[in-house]
Amino acid sequence: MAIGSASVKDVAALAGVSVGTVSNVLNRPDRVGRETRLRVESAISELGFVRNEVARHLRAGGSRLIGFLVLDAANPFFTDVARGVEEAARAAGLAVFLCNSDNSELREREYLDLLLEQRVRGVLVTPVNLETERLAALPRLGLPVVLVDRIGGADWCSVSVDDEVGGHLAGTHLVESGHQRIAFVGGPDSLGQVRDRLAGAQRAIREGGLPEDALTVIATSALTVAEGRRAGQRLVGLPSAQRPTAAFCANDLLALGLLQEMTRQEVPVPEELAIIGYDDIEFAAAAAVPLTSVRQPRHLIGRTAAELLAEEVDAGPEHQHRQLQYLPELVVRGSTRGSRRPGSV
Amino acid sequence: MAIGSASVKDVAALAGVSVGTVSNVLNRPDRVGRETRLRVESAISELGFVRNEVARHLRAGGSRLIGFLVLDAANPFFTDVARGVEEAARAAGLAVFLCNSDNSELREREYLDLLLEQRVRGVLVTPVNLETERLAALPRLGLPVVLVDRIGGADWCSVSVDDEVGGHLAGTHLVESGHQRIAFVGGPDSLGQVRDRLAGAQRAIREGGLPEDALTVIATSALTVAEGRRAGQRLVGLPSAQRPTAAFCANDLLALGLLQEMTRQEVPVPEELAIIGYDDIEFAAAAAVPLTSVRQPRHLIGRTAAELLAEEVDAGPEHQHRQLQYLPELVVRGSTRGSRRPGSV
DNA sequence: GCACATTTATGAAACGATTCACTCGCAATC
DNA sequence: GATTGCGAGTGAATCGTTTCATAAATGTGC
Repeated sequence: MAIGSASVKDVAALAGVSVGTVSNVLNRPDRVGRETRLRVESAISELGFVRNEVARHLRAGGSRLIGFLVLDAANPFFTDVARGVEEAARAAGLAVFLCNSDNSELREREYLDLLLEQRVRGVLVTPVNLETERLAALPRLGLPVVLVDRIGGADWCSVSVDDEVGGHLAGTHLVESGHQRIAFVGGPDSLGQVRDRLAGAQRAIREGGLPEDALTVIATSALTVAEGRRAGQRLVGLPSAQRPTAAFCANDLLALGLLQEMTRQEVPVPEELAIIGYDDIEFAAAAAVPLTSVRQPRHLIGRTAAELLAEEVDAGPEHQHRQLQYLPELVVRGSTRGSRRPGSV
Repeated sequence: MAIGSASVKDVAALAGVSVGTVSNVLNRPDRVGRETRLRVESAISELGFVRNEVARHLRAGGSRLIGFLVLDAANPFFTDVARGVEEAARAAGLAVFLCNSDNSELREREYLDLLLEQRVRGVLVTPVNLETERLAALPRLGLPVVLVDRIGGADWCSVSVDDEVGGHLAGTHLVESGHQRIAFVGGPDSLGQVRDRLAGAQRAIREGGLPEDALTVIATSALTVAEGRRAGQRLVGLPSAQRPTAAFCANDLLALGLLQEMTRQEVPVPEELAIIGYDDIEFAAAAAVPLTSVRQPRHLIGRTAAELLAEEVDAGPEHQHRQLQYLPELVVRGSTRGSRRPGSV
């Protein structure tokens, strides 16, 4: 039996009523006589009728579906954001489909096209690249969009965390702990987050009176555990006079990979290398050496983003775009504690 | 400008052709004259026309969309499975929407309804409960379904890993390491996996000649890090004469939570408590004490499941249901090494 | 110059639902 | 008894697209 083998027409025939009446039973049961309604309802269950939402929304206009396109569904940061999104979306009567661009511009484009063609009601997106034509097209086509963990300017709703401040927190912490040679591990720098976190760290270095070249950038091709391990190998390969005594990683996955590699190479953390991550994912606290990290209000980011989208969906054209920004927070743990100045926080 | 403000009709009008021709340009460009095609194409881009897939599939029948309904999108096990799913689905020309039931039967039902109403082409699902009416309805309505990480009998396609064998591997490892009091941490036992892993461990205990009550079950309400911490508190609360010397956790999240709590309470692992997890997620190896775990071929599970679904989608009614099962593998690390019999593997 | 095939374009029907202007009884009102 | 009002149900139009039978224009071979 094929799906949709039963349509309103079949139901109407079996119940001996018109299609209009079946539709009324479905959508305004109060306008139908008790007798008739029961007859229609039993016909529905007898035929296993399932309303075809596709056809319904063709006629009735927009659905209550939104898409959430994330950069990396395997990153606990995004899964926590997604939880917040789901929660707020449900409250607003929206259902969420999660899509994973996996850092690929191609897949991002494909998913955006798909969501557009499916006529979802709105899109939450953490774009790989803010400058793509495809992304810019969405608001022009009238599709509500909220940027998550990104800022796109006054023409976009966005919910983000101030990454420059986060980078500054991390950098200051390391400078104040007495480190003179610091590595920044992160990339690709097409990612705005990576650039901003680096900029914040650089500012901290300047403010701490260290020379610009106190900061070595170790570029990675992605924000993953595997790339973190690779960065670790490069770090260990440096002559020890040049080797940084602390590393600020653009996210916790990198930091965990780096930490793993240090353990493998028997470089003690934090004594020989202090490590600081970003995001404060749940696993950071449980790492071999508990990870110092910059915490972001992940759940809140998701909730707020979904609420903004719901607002935009319901307000229509008179909606005013808003840019919300939260502040990050430093969480100090063993991976930096007492690395240079024993006893300091 | 509302979405879909431009329809084929508008394009046709602007290009001075009929709607049929526009449709031909879209679907069979070779049947259209060069001249006309160019005119239509420029009208399309001028109006920012986006084909309405909803309407298209109403007429043309089935889409190429599938849904993947997971138990817990925040569990790295599932995100790795999802990666495999995506990869194979893409290869088969299918797009995947990820849905998260978050262990809730209610949300599972809502998402299944949603997927059904959206007329997706097939569904991959890790059900909260195999016995629900809603799940049973899907094949009856002709919707291809593949169970992931579950077995549903001969009427279902499924891809799973033998959990009983996995539990047995873990149990045997602990028994052979000389442990006499073992805790099983897991739940709720409505989850088939939890039951099977426990059963495997129990068999290992019997085979090892230990009494049945050598195994204490510490029930949890979910397979999360937080629940693992809670289980740890209960474990520490036991009088030390009764306290197990090893814990087998139904997944790695529980194990990581348990490990965290042991560290906090200063119970040395593995000396006072050996811990073994399940899934071998990426973070297991990076834990404070690297975690012994039962590895499942996560990526392969996802790939195979999507391939089975694609086959079912394309074969139609003459499709034969198949049940595939992989074997798990024990990965021994520090969290159990040398706990009772120093030096043993 | 004729018959015939080929290429190109047309326009109406169909997909499955909703919506809306109507009709049909029937009771209440004056 | 005529009029009004109301609740219940009808059926055609509609959403945006594809498909298909058909028509018109063009090319080919003799």
